[in-house]
Amino acid sequence: MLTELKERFRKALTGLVDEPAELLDLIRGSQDPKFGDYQANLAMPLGKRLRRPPREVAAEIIKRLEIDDLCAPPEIAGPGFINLRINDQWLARRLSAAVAEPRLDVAPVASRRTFVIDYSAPNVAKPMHVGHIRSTVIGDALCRVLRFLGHRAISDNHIGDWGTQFGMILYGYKHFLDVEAYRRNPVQELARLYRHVRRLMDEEDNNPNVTTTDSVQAAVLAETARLHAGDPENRRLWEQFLPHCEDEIQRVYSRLGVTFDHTLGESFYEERLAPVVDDLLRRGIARESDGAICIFLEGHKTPMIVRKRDGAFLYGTTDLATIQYRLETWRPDAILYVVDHRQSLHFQQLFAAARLLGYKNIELQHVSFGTVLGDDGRPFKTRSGDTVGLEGLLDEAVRRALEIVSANDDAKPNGPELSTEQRRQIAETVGIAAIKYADLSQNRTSDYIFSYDKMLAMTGNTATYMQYAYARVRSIFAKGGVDIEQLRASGSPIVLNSAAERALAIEILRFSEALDMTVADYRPNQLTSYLFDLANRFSTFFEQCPVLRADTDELRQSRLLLCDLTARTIQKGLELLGIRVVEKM
RNA sequence: GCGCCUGUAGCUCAGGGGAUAGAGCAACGGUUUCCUAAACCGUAGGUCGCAGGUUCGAUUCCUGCCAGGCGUACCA
Repeated sequence: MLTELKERFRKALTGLVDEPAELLDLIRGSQDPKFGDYQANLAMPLGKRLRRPPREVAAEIIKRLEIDDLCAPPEIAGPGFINLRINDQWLARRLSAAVAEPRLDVAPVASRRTFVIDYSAPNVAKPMHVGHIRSTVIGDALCRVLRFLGHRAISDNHIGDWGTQFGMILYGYKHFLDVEAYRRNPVQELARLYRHVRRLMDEEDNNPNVTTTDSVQAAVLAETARLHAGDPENRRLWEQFLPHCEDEIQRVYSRLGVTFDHTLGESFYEERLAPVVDDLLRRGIARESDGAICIFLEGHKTPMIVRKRDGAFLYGTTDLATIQYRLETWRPDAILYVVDHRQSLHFQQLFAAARLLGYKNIELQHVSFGTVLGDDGRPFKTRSGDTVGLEGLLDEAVRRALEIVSANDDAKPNGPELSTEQRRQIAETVGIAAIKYADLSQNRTSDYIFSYDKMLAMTGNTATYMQYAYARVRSIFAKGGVDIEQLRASGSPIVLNSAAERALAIEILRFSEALDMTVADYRPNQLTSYLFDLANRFSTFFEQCPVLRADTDELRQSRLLLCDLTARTIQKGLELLGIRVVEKM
């Protein structure tokens, strides 16, 4: 709809201005229905440029505008706003097209780009906790939306499988292994060892009497160094641990419904690190300083270190090697890093270094997000035992969902409709959705206050609300015995006689605007916000407009079509956020 | 010290050069012989951190200040 409007305005502006793109961005949805559906705010700045009164400019634009088939005659208001009201006939035609069309009237992008999306990336030696959700869920959603819009999106989970965490479990394995427990459940025992060593190291931090030479920390670093140096035993153990660690994270991913095209962790780049540093040195991009190999960057006081004095490489080195590999392998137009904002300095340096290496014509983007904070507003600490594990959080969400599902089902006027198994499945879907939505609905740049109640909320602006709207539509179809295929093929006209129907219709047709906004700044909360508006419009419609008992057959058909479009849009929108719907709830 | 981010209703947060700043939760009032009340309708609640500046117009952009967070050479 917006695209169409812009096109019309573009034509009207030719001859008046040379570069209309910026002005066309000033066409947007109206804030208030009384100003119509869309408003064009371009007459004011244009009036300034042409040194003419804005209202006069607005009048001229309207005169040039060929828009009769699309809108009611545009109105000029205030200092020069052009208010636009879409024709009901045009809306109805557009909706009918969407009925017959699997993409819901969303056109694929004209120029397809290739994205590599780097997200989730947990350290696999330790259990995932609540802090891992954001990257995972946001990255997955961006991937899905980009693909739906017609882009090529390659997801790559850059897991931490080569760092100090492995030194920790190597050390733990050699000193504190419970052989029987390891045999029974290796994943659990490795997690225990990790936590145990973590605790020992934390205790050392608070104990001034420990000397650096005999400390656990030093021993852990030594184990890590031996692994990197190719020590056969550590290597063998690492190879033995890794599959267990991957099973562990895989279990969480399958429950979350998240998948990756590739899982190329740090270890994958091991052999590329030395050549990267050599190359940097040879080309004079990096130089030795204080024993370390450094890249000094303009505007940065501290250099990016690519090789430590002791010869070890750092994650900056790995990241450079990774960029190199991705460019060679996929030739992407963009690489997105969905990573905590605390690493923004690292990415600034990394991107600057990449440019020095001559990697141009590629969008390198740190899609950063805020930190998870505790209830007290302090940063949420990930160490020690009292952190919230990711699986525990999922379980709690599902438990709460099950309570609500059951209570609601019990309270149905004609008695319960759901079996125990159905209730359980619905609770799983609704509970996980609640957690994902809590993350996705927030502007990613702000910090996140961790709160069980907020994260697990199932009333208000939540995934549950959308799922509920969807289930109500399905319920209407079930009660009415409607054959959906037949309905869609019927060619019945859509009529928009009431404000509620019209508002719903407009909202349905704005789906593609929401997707464009989501991708523009890589912000899924644009999509959640749209879906909430849509579900809201539907709820109002549901209250005010009887569907099965509509006054006429024509109206009934029309409303059924609106219901179907709403349900499909919600389903698709949620799907793009990685959230599933349920038929009943 | 320097750099990045944040400051909007009691709480949690959207929004963003344009018309009277929005939502959820909490509070208060109303709605169920009617397709799911996980809902709907309404009331109340804000000096958009403070001060300047640019502009026809600033909560939005710029500068300074205040407050908080994060980061800041060999962790990731």
